[in-house]
Amino acid sequence: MAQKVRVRFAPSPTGGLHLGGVRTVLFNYLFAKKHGGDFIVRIEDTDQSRFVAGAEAYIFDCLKWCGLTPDESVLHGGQYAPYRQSERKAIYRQYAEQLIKDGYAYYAFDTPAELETMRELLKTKGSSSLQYDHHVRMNMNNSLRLLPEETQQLLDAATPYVIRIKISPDEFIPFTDMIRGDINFDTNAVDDKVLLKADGMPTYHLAVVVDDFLMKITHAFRGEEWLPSAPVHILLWKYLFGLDNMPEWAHLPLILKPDGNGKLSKRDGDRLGFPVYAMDWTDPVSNEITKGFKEIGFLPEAFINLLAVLGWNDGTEQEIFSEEELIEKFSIEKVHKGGAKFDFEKAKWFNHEWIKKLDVEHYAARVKEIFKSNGIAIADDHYLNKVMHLVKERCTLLPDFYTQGSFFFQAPVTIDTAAIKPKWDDRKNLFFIELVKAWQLSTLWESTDLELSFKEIAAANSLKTGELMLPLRIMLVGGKFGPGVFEIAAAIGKKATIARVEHTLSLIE
RNA sequence: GCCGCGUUGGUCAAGAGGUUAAGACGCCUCCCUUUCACGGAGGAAUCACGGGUUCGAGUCCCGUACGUGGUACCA
Repeated sequence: MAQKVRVRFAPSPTGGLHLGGVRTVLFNYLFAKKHGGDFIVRIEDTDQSRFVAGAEAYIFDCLKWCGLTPDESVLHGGQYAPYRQSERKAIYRQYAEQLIKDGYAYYAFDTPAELETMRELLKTKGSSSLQYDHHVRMNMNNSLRLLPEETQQLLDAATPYVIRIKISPDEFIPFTDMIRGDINFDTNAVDDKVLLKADGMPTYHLAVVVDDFLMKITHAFRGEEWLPSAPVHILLWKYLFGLDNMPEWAHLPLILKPDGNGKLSKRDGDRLGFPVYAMDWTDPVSNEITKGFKEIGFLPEAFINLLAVLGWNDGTEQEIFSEEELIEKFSIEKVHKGGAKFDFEKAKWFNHEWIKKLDVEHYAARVKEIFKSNGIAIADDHYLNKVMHLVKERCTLLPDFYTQGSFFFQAPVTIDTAAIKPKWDDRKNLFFIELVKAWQLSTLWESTDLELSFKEIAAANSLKTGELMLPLRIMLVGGKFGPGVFEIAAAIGKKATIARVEHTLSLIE
């Protein structure tokens, strides 16, 4: 690659940032970083009717959380600013006019009602296509059919118009996709797409080509849903800037619903009980909150990891990748062609793996917040670190630190005495009374000391330790879970241990 | 309807003409642990179908089916 690699993610600020969107960012980012290139974020806000307040800032928040920092964007600046298409409005018109001058585009004055009539007519005629194309354009109200003076008159009278690309029939548009190989499109199937809208804004088709050229984009990655309109973009490149300057294309596979069919959508997440957006998204109109991966307790490392391997695989058995490893190993050619169904169970497994190896110091603050929201204020950071080490391998989501570790900070609220009672008897009761006495006097409070004295007393009473450990556990943690009992006793200390044993003893009486 | 793209266990997937068709998630059994988890061992389960090409096809070609995307003055 002779030129410096430059890629872009070009979202529309219309709502929450979807899994698929983040993956598109990720693949762009990985490719750029691998090749020492730049990653640009361009805001494609050309549809004013779909603009949603706050969506743009939200997108950048998500990127920040994921650790995918743009080199250039509305937020990060750059020499190709502005990076918001609405602010580039004036730029696009000249290219549209240029196309008209060169005979590749034309003015169209058709009203929405007229377009509707055309489609109705096509439908009744049983036409296979309802498109505005070479079959119908000479029957429409446009500068191709009108006399030049008539067109000028309409223009002078400020008649609303759009500019459409003029697609010639019977041509083939070949191009190479980095993932899919050679693809050939028949122009007979492509319509005269609107390039410039009546409000003066460009459509995606014009804007993407113009901006990719102006911003010197070398590789353009986007979702597979764009494949059918690729010939329009290629034609635009040919007419405007030359095919030699066109970026290389890669159309990414879709992320599909886990069940049923179709693209994964926010609604599927709501329905099936898992997030689809990277972070919580609050709809500014309805105030409805849609849960995000961040908030339910995913680690960004895990989120990135699971997205990377959804539609990509390095050919080895490795599944856990750090961002550095992904940058090193990623290759666009190994991205799959087919869509992948999203599996939340596997997503959780990735998070579990990352939590097992998480840096306790780094996540202490977040975990502290989780405890706090559950009514436990943690003052001792050192103790928290210890607890996190003890329980992290049994946490799948960050809030599990609370469910798995709350008893380290406060006595269990509910105690599963039902699990003890059936096998309870006086001998066991006596054992625990004796144990409390012994521990009361003990000056040593390491888990090994506790285990030793526990076993000695059990042996002295001819009781099996196994039958006593479960009751002890339940006294200390409230249920049948958690790390080793003696480690727990050692951690919570003499006072709490004895208090909890005595409390449960009184409950069983 | 038309056009495009796709199709290896339930899911993610390795596989680039010759393999006993990897691995992971999930599920099941067992071991470890008298908790839960981790870890370990094992198990059930797959090349959509039909034709070719070839000595030989999951791999190449052609159909069919199915899926998916597009078919907007949305991106």
